[in-house]
Amino acid sequence: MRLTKISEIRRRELRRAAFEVLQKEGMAGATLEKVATHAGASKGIVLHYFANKQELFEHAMREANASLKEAVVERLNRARTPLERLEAIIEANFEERFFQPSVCHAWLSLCAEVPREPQLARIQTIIHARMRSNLLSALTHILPASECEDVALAITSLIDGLWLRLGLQSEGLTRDMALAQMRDYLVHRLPKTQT
Amino acid sequence: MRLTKISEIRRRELRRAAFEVLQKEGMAGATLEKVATHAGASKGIVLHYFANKQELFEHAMREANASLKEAVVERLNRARTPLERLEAIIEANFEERFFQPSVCHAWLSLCAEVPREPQLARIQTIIHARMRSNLLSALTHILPASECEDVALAITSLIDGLWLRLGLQSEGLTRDMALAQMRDYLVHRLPKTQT
Amino acid sequence: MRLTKISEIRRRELRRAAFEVLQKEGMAGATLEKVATHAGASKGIVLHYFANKQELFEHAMREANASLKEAVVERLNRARTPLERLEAIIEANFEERFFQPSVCHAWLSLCAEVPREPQLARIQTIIHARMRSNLLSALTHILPASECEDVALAITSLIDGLWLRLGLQSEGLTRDMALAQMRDYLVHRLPKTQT
Amino acid sequence: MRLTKISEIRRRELRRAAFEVLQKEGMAGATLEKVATHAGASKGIVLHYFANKQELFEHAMREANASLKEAVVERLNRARTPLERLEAIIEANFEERFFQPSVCHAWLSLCAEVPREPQLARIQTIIHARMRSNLLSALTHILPASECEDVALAITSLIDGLWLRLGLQSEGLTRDMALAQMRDYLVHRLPKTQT
DNA sequence: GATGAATGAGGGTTCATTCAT
DNA sequence: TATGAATGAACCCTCATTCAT
Repeated sequence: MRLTKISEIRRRELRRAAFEVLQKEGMAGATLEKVATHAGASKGIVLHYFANKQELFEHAMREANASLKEAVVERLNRARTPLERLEAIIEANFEERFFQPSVCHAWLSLCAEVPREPQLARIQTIIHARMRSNLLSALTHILPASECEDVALAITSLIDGLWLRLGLQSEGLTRDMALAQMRDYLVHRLPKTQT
Repeated sequence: MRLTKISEIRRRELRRAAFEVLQKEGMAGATLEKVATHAGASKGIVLHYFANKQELFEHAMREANASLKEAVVERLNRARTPLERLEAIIEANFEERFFQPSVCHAWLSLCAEVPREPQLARIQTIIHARMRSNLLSALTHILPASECEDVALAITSLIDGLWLRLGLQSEGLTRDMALAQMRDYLVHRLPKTQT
Repeated sequence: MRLTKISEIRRRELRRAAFEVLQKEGMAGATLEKVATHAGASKGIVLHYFANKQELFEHAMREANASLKEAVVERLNRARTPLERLEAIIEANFEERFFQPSVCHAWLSLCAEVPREPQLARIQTIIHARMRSNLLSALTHILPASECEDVALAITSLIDGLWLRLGLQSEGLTRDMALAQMRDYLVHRLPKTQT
Repeated sequence: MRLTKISEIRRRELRRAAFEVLQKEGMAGATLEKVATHAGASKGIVLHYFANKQELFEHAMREANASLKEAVVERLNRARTPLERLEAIIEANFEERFFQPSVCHAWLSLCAEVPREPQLARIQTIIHARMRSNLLSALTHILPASECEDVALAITSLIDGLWLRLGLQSEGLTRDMALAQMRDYLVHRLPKTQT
């Protein structure tokens, strides 16, 4: 997907700058001026492309989500078995470029606004729905139908919980530990013959 | 523990008001004025008792944590077996008065500040250390030593993940579902004879 | 020196407004809002041009100093003999537009902040250094080298003391009286043939 | 003069504390709380003894003035000739305990308020009147009547100017230099036979 | 007399947002 | 398209002052 129009390039720059500023400054500290500076633009231009601050950060969240989605899709495309697809989903969620304290800080800041920003809530809903759908499409071939929903939710929650841990205590939780946790869960939860 | 001194009573009122305002307004929206009004006091008095806004919310977090701790302790005191202690810890974390979307929203707002507020980070560390210590003291009698740490982290993460889910999508995740998730995890992860 | 850029014009307006408000209100009373109103602008714009209050008043002091400097330079350019240069310096310091109680009040307010504002202290140092240098370049031709420094300091102190008197008791000290004092000093201190 | 009543002792403590806080903090920074703390008292007590902040600092100025007055009187009592009395007045004004940058800073802060505080203005008037009267009573025996007023004003202004210099540039002006300046002035201004 | 709780006004400062250029 | 001037609202915080104990 080429971004031919200059305006679309500018918008992407700003979305990314917004997300990056969020990593260090949090929502309150992420002023339009800082975002503009970070993107090498002037303050006024930000509101030229986005109606207001909340729209900017809505798009920042969308972009971060799209990035994650891409990673998942790419890995899913290479997966052959249901189990591989499960692993693809999980590993995509812990890719090194994503599973960073600073990235988690930005997500935390966005999630903290979800209760008061319907747009952000909507994005969250979409993210969760996709995750569930992806997981179910794999689990369906591994577990009895009655258990799929539960396990899908467990996997999602475990991923989220590990991410949260990374955000709250940067030191002490490595990517490998997180992945080991996920595998440990699957080993005990999925039928023995599977793993 | 009686709070005899009037100042201590006032401080508690304000801590609680702060936490409650946080539930609806988020960190940025939780104005000192709103907190004061919510506590039936004047704006000035808040800073008479707390040096500044961040100290107020630091104490609000401490209080919320103390409240959770109490619930855990109380249930632990009634537990007889290691497994009961495990369940005590888990159930305390999902007590109805705590496991509410609004409460979760407040926690989310506080957690989102952790990366930039060393005091909040410290409290988070304490919370996590206590949770781990509590879980280990029960798991030790149930699992081989080599697995305890991992399972303790999994339980913590699962709890956190379920909480996060509640915060992000209020509808669709009941307390019972959450507890069922936890039990499902234990059933599959702990030795069969235990459960 | 033309101020072509609009921002530079605005800054000058604000500097001057600051100095004028200072005359009536003193440092504590010289609110940013009053300064803005006096300049016919909004409070926000003041901090758009000056990082903070103290920077504004630092520039106000600089401007007032520049104004005095100009007056001195102009008179010095017309002076032919060393004695005339001496008189030029002195008379510039007592020009009617400067030697006003209100102007002195503003200076007093600024000077009172010098001990706690390094920037203002720096400006004071510059002012004094220039005054000394100007005086010495004239006195050198009138007095033995060993006496020049002392007399320069005496003249400076006498000028300052008379200004202070004007500021503390507006009535009772006219410009003419002040100039007479200065002349009386010179008559008695400089060699007889000079005057 | 004994201060028998406890209340009078307390008032004096507070006056002095006020003056001392003024030395470091300036008028705006000299809050009632700091003054109270400096005097080892509680905030409330300050306004128990003084109607309001300005009254407190008015009394602080009075006290500082009284202290100077005492020094002058003491030296005058030991003076035998008119010239000695002149020297007594001058030397009292440069006594080591007074001629300190910090003391000067406090005076500067008070003087900066004079234009807006009639009470302080009144004290200033009294100070000046006494100084003039003291000087005249000595000069009268040394100079022709027509010159006395002028010389008295010159001496006063020179003293004030040297004090101001001390306040604005602490380093570089010693007590000895200041006294030398005063003597230099007298040597050149008074009849030769006198000195 | 003494304390410190409580108030409320006001200040500096920050920022999203608007607008003219 | 892009800039940055300008506004105004709101916030945190400070403090003099009042009052109950």
